[in-house]
Amino acid sequence: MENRTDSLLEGLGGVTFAAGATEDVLAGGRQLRQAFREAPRRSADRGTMLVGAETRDPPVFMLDRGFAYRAFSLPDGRRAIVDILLPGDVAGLDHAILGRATHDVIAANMLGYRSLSPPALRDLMAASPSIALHALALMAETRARCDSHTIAITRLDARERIATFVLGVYQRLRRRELIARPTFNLPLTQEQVADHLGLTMVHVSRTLRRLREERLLHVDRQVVIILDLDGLRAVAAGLSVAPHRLALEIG
Amino acid sequence: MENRTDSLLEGLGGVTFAAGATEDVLAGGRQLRQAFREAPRRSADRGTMLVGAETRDPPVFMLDRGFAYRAFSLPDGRRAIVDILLPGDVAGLDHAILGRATHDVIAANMLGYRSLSPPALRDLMAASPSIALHALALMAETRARCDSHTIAITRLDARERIATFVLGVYQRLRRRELIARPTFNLPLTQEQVADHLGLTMVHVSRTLRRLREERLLHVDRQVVIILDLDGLRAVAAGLSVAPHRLALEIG
DNA sequence: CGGAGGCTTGAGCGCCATCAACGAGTGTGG
DNA sequence: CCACACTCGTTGATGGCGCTCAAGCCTCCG
Repeated sequence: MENRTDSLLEGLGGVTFAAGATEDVLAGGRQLRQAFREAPRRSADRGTMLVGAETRDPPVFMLDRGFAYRAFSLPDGRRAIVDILLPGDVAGLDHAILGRATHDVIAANMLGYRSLSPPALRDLMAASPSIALHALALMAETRARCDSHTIAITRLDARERIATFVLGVYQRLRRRELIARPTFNLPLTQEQVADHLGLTMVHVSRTLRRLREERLLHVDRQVVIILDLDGLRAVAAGLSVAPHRLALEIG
Repeated sequence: MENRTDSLLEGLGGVTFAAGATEDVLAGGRQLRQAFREAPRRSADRGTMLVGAETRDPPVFMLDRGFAYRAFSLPDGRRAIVDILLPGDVAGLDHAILGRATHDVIAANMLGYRSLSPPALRDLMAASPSIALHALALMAETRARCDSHTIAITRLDARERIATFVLGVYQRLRRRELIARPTFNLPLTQEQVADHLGLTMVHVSRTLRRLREERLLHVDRQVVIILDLDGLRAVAAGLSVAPHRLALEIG
């Protein structure tokens, strides 16, 4: 379990950076991870709200076990899940700057994490430009992911959205070497998936059935089995983050 | 025109930061703006692609006149406009880190801007922690905006999306003191608005007509007139960025 | 004047939401 | 051990929001 923790803490696995920035970003990542490791490890049960939308000076998290998600609830009860956080993700860097959370952060299942206070993080960044650069890289990565998700719900239909979503989680888990085969645990209810993809639970259920009948994807409870990776990629309409990220540029 | 440029270059107007970070962020903003001012001013015609999705080492922009947008086209021709950039916005900070653009950046009308190369920007950040902090603040602001937009297209219907969108642009322009009254120029075609909001041009047209009949909003060509600000806010279902941002916290 | 780009309007349909009922799995307490 | 409650998922019936197709209008401009 310890080596697994080590590898997943790499973060940003598989992402490439600008020529000339790579070494700094990676060095900053090591330093940032080290700082997190010195913080006490906490855990949270499924459904726990780590940060509420109105929390003052919320901390910065690094997950090392379990899934979480960023969510926002409308006054009338509708809810949107903006982003899914996986083991190894750093969440809430924006908190350290803005001093407030714009959304809830909620544990999707049993969670293990460490956190730093905003002033601690700012001190780290002030002391080490590499850490600041890594923080920027983390934010850039998050934003790229959110952009892709925005594209998906702007222009893809339900089937394409689900295919894209599943592939996205799959590839993130794979890059961190948390899984090796096209099967993984997805600790989200269909209602949560619906809130993420802008659908209803009923329609998620139907669409999953359809994908199963097409022999593309099998989802039973929280177990996802990708039956036809290429087929699923074809459905994802070019939004699956293809393997063109592999070439690591060193400046 | 010069004083207008000065005020709009403030950037981040009206946004508050974490206690203890505010002064640094603002100082960094001044330094960053100064660096941009030393770059030559360029201009681009409507429709010009400033950055293509495959551009290597794309520059970082600061707009000082005109609108632009970040867009992504799917292989089959569908298109999503992920974000709208206004005068004063800094675009492409992520480029400086990732070394590539994930989307196109396109001028919506006659554009005036300045740009910095990724290495130049990284040098600035390395030399001044305040600039790095400001860069983080800019990215945090952009991400917060994208999150709101994601929520909108995840859970709002067409009428609510348009109300939210118009209010969002209105408030960004107001915070930068580019406008003083609830009327402004929106240099986007209805097709571009549709691509931003996940609708079709036809339905945007119909929904605008409806909002006009309801005496909430008048849009003619590129002129937007908000007829009933409170009414429009009510339609926006709590997603309008309310004035709770006004209290500036100084640490 | 003709063409192009952008907007409007109508008719018809389809994807997805809504409503509703039921089934399966799990935990709890009697 | 079973009744019960509860959450989560499945399936069917129905309807509506928004898409598609299509035609026509307006404005700008060469």
